Amino acid sequence: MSRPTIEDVARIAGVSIATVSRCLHLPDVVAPNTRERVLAAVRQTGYTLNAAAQSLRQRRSNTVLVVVPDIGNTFFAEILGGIQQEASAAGLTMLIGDTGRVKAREDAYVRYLLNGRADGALLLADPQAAWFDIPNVNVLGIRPIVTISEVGPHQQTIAVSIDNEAAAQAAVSHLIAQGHRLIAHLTGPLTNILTRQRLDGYRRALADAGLTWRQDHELPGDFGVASGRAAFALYRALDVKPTAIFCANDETAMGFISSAHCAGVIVPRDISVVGFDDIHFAQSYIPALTTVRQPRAEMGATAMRLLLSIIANEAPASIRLPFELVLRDSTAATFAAR
Amino acid sequence: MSRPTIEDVARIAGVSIATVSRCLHLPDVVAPNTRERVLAAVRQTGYTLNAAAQSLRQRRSNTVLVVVPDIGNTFFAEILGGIQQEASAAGLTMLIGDTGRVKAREDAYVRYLLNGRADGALLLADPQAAWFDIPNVNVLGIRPIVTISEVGPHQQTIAVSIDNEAAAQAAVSHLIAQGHRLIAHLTGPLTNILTRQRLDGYRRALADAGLTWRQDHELPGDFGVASGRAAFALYRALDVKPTAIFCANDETAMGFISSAHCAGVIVPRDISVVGFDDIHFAQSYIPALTTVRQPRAEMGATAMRLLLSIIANEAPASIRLPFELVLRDSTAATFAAR
DNA sequence: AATCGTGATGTAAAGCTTTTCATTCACCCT
DNA sequence: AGGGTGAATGAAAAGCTTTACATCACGATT
Repeated sequence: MSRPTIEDVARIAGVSIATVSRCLHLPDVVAPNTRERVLAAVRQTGYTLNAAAQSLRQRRSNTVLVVVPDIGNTFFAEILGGIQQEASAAGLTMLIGDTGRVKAREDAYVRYLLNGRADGALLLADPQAAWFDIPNVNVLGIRPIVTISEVGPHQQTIAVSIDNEAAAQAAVSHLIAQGHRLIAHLTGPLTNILTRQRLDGYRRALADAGLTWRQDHELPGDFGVASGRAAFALYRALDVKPTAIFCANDETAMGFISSAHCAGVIVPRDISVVGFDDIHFAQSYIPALTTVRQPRAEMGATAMRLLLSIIANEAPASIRLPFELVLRDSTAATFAAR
Repeated sequence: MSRPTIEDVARIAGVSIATVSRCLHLPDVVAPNTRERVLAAVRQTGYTLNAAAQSLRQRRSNTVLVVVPDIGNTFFAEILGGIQQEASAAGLTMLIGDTGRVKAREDAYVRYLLNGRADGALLLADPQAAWFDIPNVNVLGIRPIVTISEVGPHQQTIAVSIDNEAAAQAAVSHLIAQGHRLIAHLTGPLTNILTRQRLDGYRRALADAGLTWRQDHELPGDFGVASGRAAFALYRALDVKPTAIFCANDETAMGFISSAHCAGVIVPRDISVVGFDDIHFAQSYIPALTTVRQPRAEMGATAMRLLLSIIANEAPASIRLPFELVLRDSTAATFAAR
């Protein structure tokens, strides 16, 4: 016995299917006692809407797809919260797709959108991803897409972001203000646009303060905890030891600190560490992490609003939100500056 | 100008819509040069399948819905990875729904499944959630649902889990083996079935070792970092200080340790701490956390396989997977036992 | 040469809902 | 009493795809 359809309900209630449909969507327009009969029939049969049929007819799905490169990265959680809130308010269901940075999966979600299973997409992924290679995405141009946090070279996409370069510069400038003169940078993966922006900010802060830049003070990382650990080993081997390090994100900062701790190097006594993102654990880490906070919930909410306005056929512009430098216990003034 | 349909493609390629459909799904059955013509027409028009129509016709959506109570909880990430893997292998797209433990959103995802937008659901949520109150979910009984990690009173649901009571018992027994005689327990929210199971394991371990149980050694928590902090304050106020504490999850353990650190109480010198879950950060925390590891990826994969087998009309049974006690630096033997 | 088989393609129905337009009916007003 | 008004409901089309079945052509077999 298969699912009941609207027709089954109509038969039992003794009305036409049009009336059943109206009962469910425009209850006011149907006579009270008819409505009563129909709802009883719905309960009796256990009828539920067939979303495929509805979607086919209405040409929309009332769903928004959020594509995340790695759901395990807690950084995204708060953004999702912001999106969720706005989506619910607009009557949309938020669905998350996790690509794991795997191309095949990215493609799967691209198709999801293209096939009309979602009315729009919010990309937290690398914008260099499959999204813009898909034939006709740009040609068709009809599918609303907003990117968050990573602004790529694809200007045609609406985006929400912070000024990563300025944020990096602010973080490094703070270290300089605390008396540090030898400041290293633990980068993210260099293919990533964010990484390059933060790197630029780091270099600019040094240049603005008249400090000499050293190639060997730029330690390679990939945003993972393990690469933070590896970076500490590199740090150990340096001839000229920096007294502070600016990390491209909190996870690598934690990896670095963790290794330092094991080696008896105390943060911030022996070296100051600044992270980036202010992830959930940053404040309960030991020591609590000085870091750059991005207004994540607000970013998500803003992006969702932008998407809605695109769906409504408006033409909004990209938005840049403010960041905040959060001072905690992983940084300290140098002895000279005290 | 609206989206091209299969009919547009057919017209341009000079074939019937049936042939177009076959080109896309059974390429071998159509003559090579016809196929070529059709694919060219597809490229030219930028045609993409209308998922709603397909789904309506095929009576399935090739989508699996995973419902998570809180996407910010890193605990779930690895489970999702396991699910993803099996889902991809089966040609299904995995979509994540985050309820934030909000009833209205839970309902939204229940409807998602009921409306046929997904072929099945994996619940990482509390099984006491809306899922079983929805009229006819059980009556209809046609919608495949598998729960992970939390086995509730609803026996009719297939579930994947570990033996939480035995795991808790193992953790506490380890502390006892290290010489601890006064062991506290930082619980989760008591409404949660997991919490009760772990609590039972704690009590049983004490009882089996002939240790006296103390009401005031059961500290209340709610799985959050903040409650771990609060628990430390309670610990401080205890008349009889425990030398070890078993926490219902890693987050509360970290909150506890973090507060301890601030107060100058050193872990594990002054108190041993055991967590539960082995979340991502557990190993890079300072000190690295002794904890109970759940085989999360395996749990996800297993659940997905169960779901597939239910969809295939088989009748699999619930599965219980093994856990593992991971010894790290947050626990130490007592002086007496050394 | 007639028949059969086979491979390629077309026809048409089914899947379920929303929505426009038409119809019916009751009631009111003049 | 007749016409008009408005509310309530019904009939039917449209939305797009998959698929069972029919058709057709052509080569092979006997």
